[in-house]
Amino acid sequence: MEEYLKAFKALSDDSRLRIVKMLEVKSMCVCEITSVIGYATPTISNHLKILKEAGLIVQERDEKYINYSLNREDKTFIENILEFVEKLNDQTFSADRRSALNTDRANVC
Amino acid sequence: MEEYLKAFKALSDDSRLRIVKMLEVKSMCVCEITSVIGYATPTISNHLKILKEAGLIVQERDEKYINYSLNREDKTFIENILEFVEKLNDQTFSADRRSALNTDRANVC
DNA sequence: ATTACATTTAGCTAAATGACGAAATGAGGT
DNA sequence: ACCTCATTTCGTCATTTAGCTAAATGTAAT
Repeated sequence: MEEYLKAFKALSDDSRLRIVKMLEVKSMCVCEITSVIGYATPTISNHLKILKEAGLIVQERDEKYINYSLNREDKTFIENILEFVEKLNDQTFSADRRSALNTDRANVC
Repeated sequence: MEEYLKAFKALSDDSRLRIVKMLEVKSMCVCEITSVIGYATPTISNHLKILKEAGLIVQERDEKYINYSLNREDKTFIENILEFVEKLNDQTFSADRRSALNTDRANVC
């Protein structure tokens, strides 16, 4: 049950849900995400940790940066919940995603 | 987005998730639920309020009692999340459901 | 090695949450 | 109308959470 609770809790914060919805369109580093959401970097970093511990996202180093992306490898419950979340729509999500796609790492990091 | 967050938050507490999983097999009143979960009645009542405000459950009076059941009428997001939750399994859920089915309102209320 | 910079950790505050018991409410049955 | 009893509301307390800044860490590039 713990696994379920952690995933639901991870998705029950608006910053974290917005992050997941952004990662659907693009993998991003902390500072890119920070520039879209607008909170301090450590705050975003902590949200990413919570999402990671819930198994929803994974990280991978890319040179100077760490790219966060959805954990699409997981063939259990996590895959299903990510598919579920993929169906959710909201103005904020759309705006974030546009903003994310326009974000240039060279400028904001 | 608020609707999504409320539902995820409602499901991210272990008492509330257990309640939802019990209501899958049987509609129940506060005191029946209380007797399975083991917390004080006001605590359970508050959890039910949160589930109700998230749109996940509905209540209906049955004589002296108020029966809570899953909101299976909702044709939006809520229906989908309830279907999703229906697939979740856990020992605690199974035990709760057995206990719920054995509960006799005449004894515990 | 050292520097530069992205990221994480630590420590703090304010607000939200989940538990309780006691008291208030409300609806059914007499 | 009254009683009974299921349910909700209220006030309190301990715990958790989300935000911040400042400091530490780690890795890549020089």
